[in-house]
Amino acid sequence: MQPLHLLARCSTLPGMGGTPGWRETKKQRTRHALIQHAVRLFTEQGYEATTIAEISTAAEISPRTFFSYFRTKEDVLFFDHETRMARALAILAEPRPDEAPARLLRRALLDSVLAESADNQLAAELATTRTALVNAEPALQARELHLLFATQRELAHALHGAYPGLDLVDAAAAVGAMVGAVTIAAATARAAGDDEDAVRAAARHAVDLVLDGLDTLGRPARGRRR
Amino acid sequence: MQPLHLLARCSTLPGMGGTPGWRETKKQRTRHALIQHAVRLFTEQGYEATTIAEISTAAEISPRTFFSYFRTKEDVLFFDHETRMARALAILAEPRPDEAPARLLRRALLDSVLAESADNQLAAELATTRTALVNAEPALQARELHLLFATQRELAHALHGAYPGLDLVDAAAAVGAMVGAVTIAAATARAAGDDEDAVRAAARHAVDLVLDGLDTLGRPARGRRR
DNA sequence: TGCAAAAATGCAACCGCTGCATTTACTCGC
DNA sequence: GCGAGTAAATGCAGCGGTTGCATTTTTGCA
Repeated sequence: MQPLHLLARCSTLPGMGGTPGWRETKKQRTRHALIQHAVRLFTEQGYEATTIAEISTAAEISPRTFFSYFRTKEDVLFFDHETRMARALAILAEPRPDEAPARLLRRALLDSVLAESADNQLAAELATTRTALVNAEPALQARELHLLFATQRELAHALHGAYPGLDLVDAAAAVGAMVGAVTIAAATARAAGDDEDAVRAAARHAVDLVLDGLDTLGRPARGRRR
Repeated sequence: MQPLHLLARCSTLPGMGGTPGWRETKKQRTRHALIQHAVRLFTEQGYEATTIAEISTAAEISPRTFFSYFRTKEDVLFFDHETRMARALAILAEPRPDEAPARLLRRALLDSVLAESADNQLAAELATTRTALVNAEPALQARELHLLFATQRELAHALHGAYPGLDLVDAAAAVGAMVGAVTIAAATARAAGDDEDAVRAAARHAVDLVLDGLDTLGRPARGRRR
């Protein structure tokens, strides 16, 4: 059997000669169960203390089968990563008329990273829980940062694709700057005890800071937004 | 025995009632040997294919003792992380008169991250080799990104300490922006086939881009530096 | 030289992860 | 409805990183 994580959710789409019906819904069901039981066990007894065997038996599958759904134990928590990245890439693919690169980038970030995932019910439910877990566990943090890194390289290419006149490395620098600012600002705000609303505000503020240029930092600041 | 990586290099400093002489030099010797043999084996036969047993026997110690020198197999390659971070923090601790926050930050980054480690001979020798290894191995990339993340939070606090009027979260955003821009720009340049000099140039350019503000990207650009 | 602390070692075990072979479940054409 | 073929689930055995514990060796110092 070739692992499911390669097929992703292609098979849920109608059309395309793949096997439609019952098989897929069952797969989605167990996938769903794996995620929920994993998150529950992680929060109950800690990430490291929870074994794959426990998660699997809770979801009523064999431990071996776990690895048909997720490549690693960490990946269970990042199930919606591809979806979110796809949304950001989609936004980058359609710049508005006369929209400057940095503005498009800002819009893509705010819409995908910061927006509540209204369509994905599962992601919305587990959002805060997952944030807490990732923050607490170094291994999960490292995994998230690595995913984010790969994402940024893709975003850079997408931005370069939308503005062919924009140098690829410049696009990469822009993406890195904005994502980096948001990431560290949010983490710092969170560590300072801010609630999630304040964290989001800090992230938005960080984006605008990068747009204006850091040189404006120590100074009276010309027309700061919001 | 309490693990050595907690004591770090404190014991090499003179003074402080610790045991001075022969013991420490021997420890440094084996540590050195571990690093060099690890890098050699990694490049010869790949990171994953190299076992801790191989590294240990090459350095003439027991496999068990490896973990007294490094917490994980990955950490062997990041032996100079603390040194470099310390240098950046030291620079941030001493701003020049009338130096704006972003300028100090720029100086700290260029001096610590981009500067050749002239003092540390071992690090200079292995720099390029290590870069190649980290780029090739996802696990190493993740570890490096995590170290970098933790570093940025410390840098943010240092910057805030140097400019008490500067909001901590703003400082964090600034650090994240610059480090993020440098990281992704350098990675992209490297992936495009640039040599190390071009990569460094791209990194410096990224820093200046962030200083000016990303809003200047699509435009004719007022007075770009260098 | 002898003693106490530090370091190195050996041993056993846990767990994440993988490859391979086998069995079970499903889909589709007839 | 049934049989063939494919996808999925499973069992098993093993590797390797990592840790805790007990033991032995080495080192610094009185």
